[in-house]
Amino acid sequence: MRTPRYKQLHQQLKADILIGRYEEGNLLPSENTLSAKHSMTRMMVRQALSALEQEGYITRRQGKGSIVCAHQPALGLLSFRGFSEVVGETEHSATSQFLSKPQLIKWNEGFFFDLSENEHQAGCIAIERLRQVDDQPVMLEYTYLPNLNIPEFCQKQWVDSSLFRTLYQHYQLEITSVDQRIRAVTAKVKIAAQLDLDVGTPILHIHRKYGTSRQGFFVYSSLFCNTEHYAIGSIIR
Amino acid sequence: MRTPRYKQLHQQLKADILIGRYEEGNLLPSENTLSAKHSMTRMMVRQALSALEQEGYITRRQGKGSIVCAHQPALGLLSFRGFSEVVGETEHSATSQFLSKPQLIKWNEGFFFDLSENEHQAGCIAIERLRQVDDQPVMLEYTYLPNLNIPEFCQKQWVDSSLFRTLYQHYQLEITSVDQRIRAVTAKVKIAAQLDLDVGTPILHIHRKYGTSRQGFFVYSSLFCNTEHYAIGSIIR
DNA sequence: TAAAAGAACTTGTATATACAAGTTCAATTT
DNA sequence: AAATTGAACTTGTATATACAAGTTCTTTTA
Repeated sequence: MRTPRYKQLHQQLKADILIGRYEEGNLLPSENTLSAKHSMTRMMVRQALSALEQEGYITRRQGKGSIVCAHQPALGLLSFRGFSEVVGETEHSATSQFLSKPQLIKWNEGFFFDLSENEHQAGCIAIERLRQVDDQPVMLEYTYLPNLNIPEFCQKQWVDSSLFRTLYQHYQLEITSVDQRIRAVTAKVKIAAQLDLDVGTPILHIHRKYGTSRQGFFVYSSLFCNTEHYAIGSIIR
Repeated sequence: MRTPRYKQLHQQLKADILIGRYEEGNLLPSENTLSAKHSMTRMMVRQALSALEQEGYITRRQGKGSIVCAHQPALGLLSFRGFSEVVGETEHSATSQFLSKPQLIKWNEGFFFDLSENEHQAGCIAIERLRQVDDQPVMLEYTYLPNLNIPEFCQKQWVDSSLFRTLYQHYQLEITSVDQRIRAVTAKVKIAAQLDLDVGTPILHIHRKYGTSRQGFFVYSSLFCNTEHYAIGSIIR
């Protein structure tokens, strides 16, 4: 037996949700239906559903069924909200553009997180992105990933302008944890220019280290955020 | 049947871990042992253990057993790290003092999160704390909780100077989620004085809404952090 | 017509059992 | 003495079954 059947079902259901086969708000097939269709016990189906629930893909209601959730990005990090309407549900148009295409470089000396020998030798793929909300630049993001077992990453087509979705699509890499450090600093000349701010404006500086489903593979980010009009929001469960 | 037996076991094991009955790094009794001792199926024991694992109290290893983890605070939020040694494990002495004892007041007009009718009527318990690292003030924290079913809170003895541990001890309230907004702002006169900073220094301003194990009960915080020497760190799993 | 009861579904809790697979350590073999 | 084997433990995967409890909709009753 290679991978357990309930894990297969879990993966399949997750994939189905992600491609929209089951729309959010709708019900998944009932446990009995799934158990019959895949000829496995209801207990095993429940194990698969529990995993989905834990990951936030579904919620379950006794007597009702398993309801597909609005899928939140990986860990609920990194969402923008207008500060004036802190709890408002107003949607903003968010776009993202490359300042430079992903390219293979050497790791910077004195990188902001410690690197393993493996990572250091592999070299670094650097990505510079500028994120805009309502056509205003609000976030400058430098992302670095080790060139380890992600063949031809720089040539790959990006999925939804999302690094994480791209990594999942092409390499089945999922983000499983985040370790971050947040500071308030003043915008220096270069950053201020990119974010269209006066030099000296207070901005957020965030260092992030993302853990993934692949042991020892991490993604690193350095973010500069203008929070004059939009706060950085995150929901953690 | 009031509360399911596996949930009872789950709560009991959790309590045992928290009071140190099972030390971190040690093994829990095996599933068969627990199943015999509590006369329930191994499957039910496994449900209890799965919940513990999900909450981060134990990890499980096939063939080995269930290992008690070093218990991380609720959601891994809010830890300080010296910025110069971003990944360093150096410990800092953290202390916390009240600027004013918890007191019952009216909710502020234009509170930073929307309040339910219930919360608004109940009134607000306000807490002002100043947190110091290595005897330097680094964080000013205003906490507000509705005076809902937490009788005599203002008279209660605090546990480990921790609001959350206090709420758990006296009312079995656990923090289950956090919704936060982070901005970089400049220190105004009053805040600057409290944090021993020059007016205009960039600081973090964080609004938080904590969800709890009790439906509809939330804790609100407004934080001002000096991040010149210590960054706000968080690990999310 | 409106309320109550019931049938048919859903997920939740629970028992009993079996074997697979990883870990540990003692007993046996080389 | 060192390596191998094997027994006895651990957690992981799996089946089959039963009833409790919540939801929904239809049927019956008042």
